[in-house]
Amino acid sequence: MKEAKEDRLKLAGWRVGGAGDFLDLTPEEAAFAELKLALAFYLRELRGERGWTQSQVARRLRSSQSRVAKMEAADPSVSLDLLVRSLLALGASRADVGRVIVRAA
Amino acid sequence: MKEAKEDRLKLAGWRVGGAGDFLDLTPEEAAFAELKLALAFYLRELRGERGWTQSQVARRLRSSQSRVAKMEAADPSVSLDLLVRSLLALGASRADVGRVIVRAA
DNA sequence: GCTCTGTATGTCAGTTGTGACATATGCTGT
DNA sequence: ACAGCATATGTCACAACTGACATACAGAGC
Repeated sequence: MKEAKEDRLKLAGWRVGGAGDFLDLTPEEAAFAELKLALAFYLRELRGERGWTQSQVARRLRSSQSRVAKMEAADPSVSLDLLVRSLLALGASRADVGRVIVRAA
Repeated sequence: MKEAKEDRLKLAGWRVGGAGDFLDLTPEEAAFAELKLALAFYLRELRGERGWTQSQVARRLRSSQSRVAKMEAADPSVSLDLLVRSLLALGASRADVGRVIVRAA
């Protein structure tokens, strides 16, 4: 009954291996950006699995649709705290979060 | 040559399995606290391995000794962002951070 | 006892992150 | 073309975090 296959994680313009390859980032900054990006994509994936809209997720997180959109886009204005808390609130386990980080691009 | 065995991670008053067992935290809050605590301990461990003082670490992070102390204590006033950025700056890899989270208490 | 070094705790002004709102873009069905 | 829904982007008042400083505490060596 749940047709949660509709989204497919656009993958818009990510042709390169990691995040921040074409910007002059220090190794730490690059690693941090990759980490954040991986969690952002995972958030979108989780939401897709659940078949929810950004607005539904926002309600669940007591946040707003626009902030959810920014989270999934790994916008500079979203913190790791918010990202991780959101994943946990969507049902991911602490270990799930860790695994996503380990396997990040 | 490196006698980095001297610290031993006090483990002060942590007798229970996870963090926040005796406080009324929701599962997400508890998972988040555990995650943060695990990273905090890892920071202390890394610093111990390197044989550095909090002040030395602070200089390296362009922060202050007091903030480093708070990081290691998983003080509510420190963000995951700061914790993770600091670990990366101390030489931990993205995967190291992920593994620590996976294995958190 | 005192001093020195390292760590912990409290406070605060400046910076950054947050939710909310408005608005824009994109897509699907009609 | 238009309406309706989902998502994206910009802005802003308010809340949270940050580095710095002062100060307190703990232990080692004298």
